Amino acid sequence: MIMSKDSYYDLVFEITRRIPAGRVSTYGAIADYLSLGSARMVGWALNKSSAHNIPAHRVVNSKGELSGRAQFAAPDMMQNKLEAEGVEVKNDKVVNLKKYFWHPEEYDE
DNA sequence: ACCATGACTATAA
DNA sequence: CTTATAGCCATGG
Repeated sequence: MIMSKDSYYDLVFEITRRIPAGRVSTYGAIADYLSLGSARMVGWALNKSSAHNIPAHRVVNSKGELSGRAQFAAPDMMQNKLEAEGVEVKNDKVVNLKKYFWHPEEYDE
């Protein structure tokens, strides 16, 4: 059976793909933008993103903490990728989140 | 339908 | 810092 009705998974993946390297967004911002009603949905969707090609490491929680780091292949992969893109991470959280924060409305390409 | 769980958020103590 | 409470809601047993 094919239930290919637009699932929110695809929407979350789509938005996450738009986050520019060197920038980060939050579960709450994405959930709000997509009117998902709950940031948990974003986290749940990203959890299933491993099979896709999604820069899920650019999504952090409202405090800038790397709450999803444990779900990657390596516990330090999330931080490594962010730092490689120029995002300063300290003690499992983004330093100066406001500076790197990206909102879906900023989509510009 | 009920219950537990979770890459969430906010507030309070 | 930690716990607790409350709201949130898809998913799986």
